[in-house]
Amino acid sequence: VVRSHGLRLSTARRLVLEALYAADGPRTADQLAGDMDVASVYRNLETLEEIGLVRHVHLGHGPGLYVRASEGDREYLRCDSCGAVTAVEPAELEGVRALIRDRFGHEARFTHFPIAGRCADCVARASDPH
Amino acid sequence: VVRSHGLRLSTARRLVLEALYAADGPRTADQLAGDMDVASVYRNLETLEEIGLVRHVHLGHGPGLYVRASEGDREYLRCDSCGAVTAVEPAELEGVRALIRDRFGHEARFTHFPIAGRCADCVARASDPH
DNA sequence: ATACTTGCAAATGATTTGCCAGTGT
DNA sequence: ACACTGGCAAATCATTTGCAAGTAT
Repeated sequence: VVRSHGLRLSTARRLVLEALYAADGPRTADQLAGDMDVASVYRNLETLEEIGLVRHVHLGHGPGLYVRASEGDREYLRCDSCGAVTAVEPAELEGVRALIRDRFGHEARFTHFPIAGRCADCVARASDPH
Repeated sequence: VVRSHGLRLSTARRLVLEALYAADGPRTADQLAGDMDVASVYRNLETLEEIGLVRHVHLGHGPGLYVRASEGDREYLRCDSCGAVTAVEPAELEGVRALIRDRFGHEARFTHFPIAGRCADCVARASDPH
């Protein structure tokens, strides 16, 4: 899957990939680094992103988060108040996508930037009598 | 509007505000700086954001973009292919918001992160016979 | 006069790049 | 062997912070 692009399956590369596939969610380059140099991690993530094995998301103001590209391009909802992140299958947003497509001709993707806003809990909390 | 928070209407502060209100769209801190120090610009933008006169958006991988908060909280659609940005009135996304609210209880806001994806032109271009 | 503000320089955090030694194939 | 890679240090970009001098009120 990797050598098909003239690339080597080096130790560092394998480690990054393994860490990413072992993770249950988005990870920062730092978290994936372990003992190896972050520069190498960034370099590898970039390479792996180019050959389509990895992608990254921006969920807030912090560092970028990396996820494996396989297993479906999950999309994200993020609460600006509590920071909670919900990952959903693309199918669950088909209706939303269709509405945006009809209205603006725009094919929406919430894989790179999340649907920001307030989650149910925080909305409730805000409108409750304190 | 400004002194009501114990703040002074200093020259720099006024200049930032003027530049922002003269602009027809989002601007980076650098662009707003003119001859003054960027640090001061960032400081002022932060202050102005706190008192609700300014807000900022992240439309891509570059620096943050600042806009005046008044005149409605416009929301953004952004094409990942050509970078085109479309600002729309919140009302235009009411249907989308309602759908997301019903499905996830999440009150969506596209004022800070845009609706990313592909604009109509780029979608057409991509599916056209080359 | 006093507290808020500024410019300037240095610090921080995230990510990138140059360079040369190391290693897959 | 040769080209792809890794570590390490330094560079870059965006943004923040410390500090002493400047200024609105």
